[in-house]
Amino acid sequence: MLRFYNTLARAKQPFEPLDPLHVRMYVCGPTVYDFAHIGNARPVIVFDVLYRLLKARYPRVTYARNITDVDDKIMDAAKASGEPIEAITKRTTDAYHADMAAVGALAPTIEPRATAHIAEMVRMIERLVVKGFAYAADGHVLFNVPLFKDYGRLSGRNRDEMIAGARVEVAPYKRDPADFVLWKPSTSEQPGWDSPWGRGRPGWHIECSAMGERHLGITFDIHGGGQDLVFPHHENEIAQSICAHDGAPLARYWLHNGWLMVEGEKMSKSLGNFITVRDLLQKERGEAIRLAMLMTHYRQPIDWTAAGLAHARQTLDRLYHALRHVGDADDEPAQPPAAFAAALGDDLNTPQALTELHALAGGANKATEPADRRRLKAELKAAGGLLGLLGGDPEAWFKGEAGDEAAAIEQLIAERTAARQRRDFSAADRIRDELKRRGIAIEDAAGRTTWRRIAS
RNA sequence: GGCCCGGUGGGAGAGUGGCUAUCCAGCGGUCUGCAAAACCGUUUACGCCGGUUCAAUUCCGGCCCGGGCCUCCA
Repeated sequence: MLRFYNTLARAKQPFEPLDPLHVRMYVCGPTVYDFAHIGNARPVIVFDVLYRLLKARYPRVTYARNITDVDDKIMDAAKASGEPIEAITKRTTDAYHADMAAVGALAPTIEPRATAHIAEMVRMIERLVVKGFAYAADGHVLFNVPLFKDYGRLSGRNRDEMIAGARVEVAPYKRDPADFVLWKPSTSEQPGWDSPWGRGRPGWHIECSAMGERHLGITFDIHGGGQDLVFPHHENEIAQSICAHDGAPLARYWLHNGWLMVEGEKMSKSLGNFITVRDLLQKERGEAIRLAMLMTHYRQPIDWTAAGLAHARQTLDRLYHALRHVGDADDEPAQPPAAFAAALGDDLNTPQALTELHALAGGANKATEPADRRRLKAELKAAGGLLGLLGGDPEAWFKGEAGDEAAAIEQLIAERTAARQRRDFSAADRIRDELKRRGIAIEDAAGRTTWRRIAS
């Protein structure tokens, strides 16, 4: 039994898919105008764990994550650099794919692009106009919020509060201050598509409604995204879709990941603490970045720090060490232990699941019976796999891409072993110090000497 | 101003109406030529003030502090 915290209910609820044979999930993806930053990676990693968990429990899972490739920020970037929009979105999308793969995220089942679904969006807007929920005004098409009685239910707001708190000037063509744009006009230089309301481009929210409908159906199981999207983006998606679908719900479970801070401060370009995944991958392996993200529960705010990342790397050292310790045990199929599965199934409690992973590692380090070693090895890999961790070869984790250097290291270790055998410990220690200078730590265990790279 | 979320031991971070996770660091051991790693043991908690209760870190109320959102930032 899986349980998730549903923002719509503000409570944990048992997960019951509409169709137990086919679970459907939608997660808001990136606007492709710049490299993904570490905050962008959080929902990707969190919902990747959810995807893996669902795939383990249900025969079929369709996971859609969109690419927003039409947006004013992209237009601004093109204007600033002179690079064509298509070049920016292509390049940024490719980088996004590479970076997310590097942190261990599986590709979603479908990755719909907004520009490939303009027709679906126009049709949905037309339906909203025909049903009377939307109106054209001054080249725009707007959704008339007061006509949707449940507006504000997801975010826990009411319309009066929102108007009272509004900081932004209300456009004169709006019938109601809360109305939002479905379609807006484009100038001849701006990207645009022909529509019944003239040449224009879609508002931000409509793409998710249209692409969700197209790929997942009228009502699907899970909709995910960052907490900051609850209002207005998801609220607006709900309004559009429900009104276009005669009252049918959009998604049954709404999951939102918490915000990310950097060294205690909000991440922003002006503060100079803006961290891209790409930069991070220069000095740290993707698996450690991924684990650092999963050490905090997904709904909690996370403070992204160098110390936290180092802790994650150290934890992987421990886990891979345990795996290496039982490395010679035969492979056998296994399920993750019940306590691990229960932790993950309880609203994706990854910190609790990691506790169970540590328990398995401790067990593996102590195990002597071949049957225990086989079981612990298999369980460690099965549990790690659900988190998208420990899929690598332990030797590769410790030694990295050693190449030619490995032979030289092995040679020095052999010399040291020989020195130790003739009890020339000062020579042995000299070699150990030399290796340490080169960033290599050695460990004498069970009559064999192994080595690993240490942080330089 | 409105709405929402959070404040747990030296650090990270779960969780629970009583039996006080886990990891890192520290301290003491075992092992080792010495280390390292591993293993064993161990010290330090639940923002403040009230209330409910036999019992509250956990429930309720108030306060303080931090963070987020308020029309296109994951």
